[in-house]
Amino acid sequence: MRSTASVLHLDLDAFFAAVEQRDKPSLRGKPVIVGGTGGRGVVSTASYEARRYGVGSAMSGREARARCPHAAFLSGRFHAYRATSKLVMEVLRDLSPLVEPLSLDEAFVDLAAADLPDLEVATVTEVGERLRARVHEVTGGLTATVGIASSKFLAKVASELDKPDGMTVVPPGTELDLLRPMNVHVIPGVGPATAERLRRAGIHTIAELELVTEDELVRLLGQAHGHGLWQLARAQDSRPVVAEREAKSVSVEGTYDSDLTDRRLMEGLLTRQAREVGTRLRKNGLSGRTVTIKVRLHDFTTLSRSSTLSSPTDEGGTIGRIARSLLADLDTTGGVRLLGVGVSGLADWVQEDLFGETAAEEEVEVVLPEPPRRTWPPGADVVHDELGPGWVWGSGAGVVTVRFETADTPPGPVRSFRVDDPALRRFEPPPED
DNA sequence: TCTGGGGTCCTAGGACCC
DNA sequence: TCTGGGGTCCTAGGACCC
Repeated sequence: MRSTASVLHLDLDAFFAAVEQRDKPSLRGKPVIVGGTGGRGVVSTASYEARRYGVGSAMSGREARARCPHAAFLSGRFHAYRATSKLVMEVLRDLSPLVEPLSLDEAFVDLAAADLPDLEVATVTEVGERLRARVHEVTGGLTATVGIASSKFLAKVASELDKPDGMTVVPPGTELDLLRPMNVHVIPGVGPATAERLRRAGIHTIAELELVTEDELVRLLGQAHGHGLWQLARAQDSRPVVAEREAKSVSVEGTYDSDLTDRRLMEGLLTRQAREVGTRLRKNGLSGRTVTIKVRLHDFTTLSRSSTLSSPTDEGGTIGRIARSLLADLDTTGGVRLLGVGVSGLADWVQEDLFGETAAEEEVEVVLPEPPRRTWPPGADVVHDELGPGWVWGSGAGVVTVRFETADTPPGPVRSFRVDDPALRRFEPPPED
């Protein structure tokens, strides 16, 4: 906690819905709901007109429709949201070089790093109002709510107080007066599970939380969470505003309108997701060592399986091969509603760029989860594509058919390629055994 | 047909090494 | 024959955030 109110938190009001209303005048003044369009979708953002009907974020589309059937339901235009977000972040960076985006519609700004005459309450209040006006201007009419206080925690709490299109400045020294009457759920990190544990311990307000010893909170919530909450209950928060935070993982997942039971289809979907993960890794110059799949069963139980390579990869083919072998270990007979693939353990460099071709070739070797040690049919041509090793199943008219096999799931999928398809990377003689 | 998608952080147990 | 700690890495699951 600082002695000045120099941390600013900005939150764009009903951001996705507001962008839609800005771009489509016929939606202005009407309930607009972004998300919740698919069979199993949930609401991403509801405009304030829709919130009056009790529609809120994370509500199922089904329920949102029941509550507000005349709303405009939109699936979302993320390019527009990203572009608008970028404009806002530029405005924030004009104010201070130290800007920490939390999502497309939220950021912290360190006013202590800004070029201001002082950090008095009157000064930062004026800065906040000017900022809100500027955001309104550059976004073509979107409104933002701002909180300014002596820490990230208080700034964020403050920005919740006067939504939408408002601002709250917490004068230094008054933090605990503001916090004490509040419910514990205003603390970031206190969700339903933590709130319930605290409730059972008779703790509802931050004033009550403040009376609990640190040891007791750690016993109740674990080391990290307990210690963190003990501090926040005292308005102790010295977390700095950090401009550049590196990605820790990249993932793609999808929920399907009806449960999947066909393993071949699941493998195909994982393969496609893995390719997408690889593309995004390469686009950001990243590669990672741990491949994780996520499987949500029909009854919503969620499983994950992961495998760590000896060196990082950014190749969709490698990621997909591992993803499929991880899936092979799971029982999915009851049906699967969600499948996902992710890569973590990221290194922010690309191995080929650093070590050249020799290292790249070596990487292909080590990256295989296990050496191809299958018994191919006598005389078969063995090929590699992004699915891994397979053997030529048939050919003719410039097309080869390949059957892919893995040790875990024989027989594998059959796919056709044009003979000049670069996806068929190399031909190898069959192994001797 | 209740319950998205993209993330972060934490915990606990086991393997392994010194 | 029985019994150590500490540290690190990996895996699986869970809470939480927007």
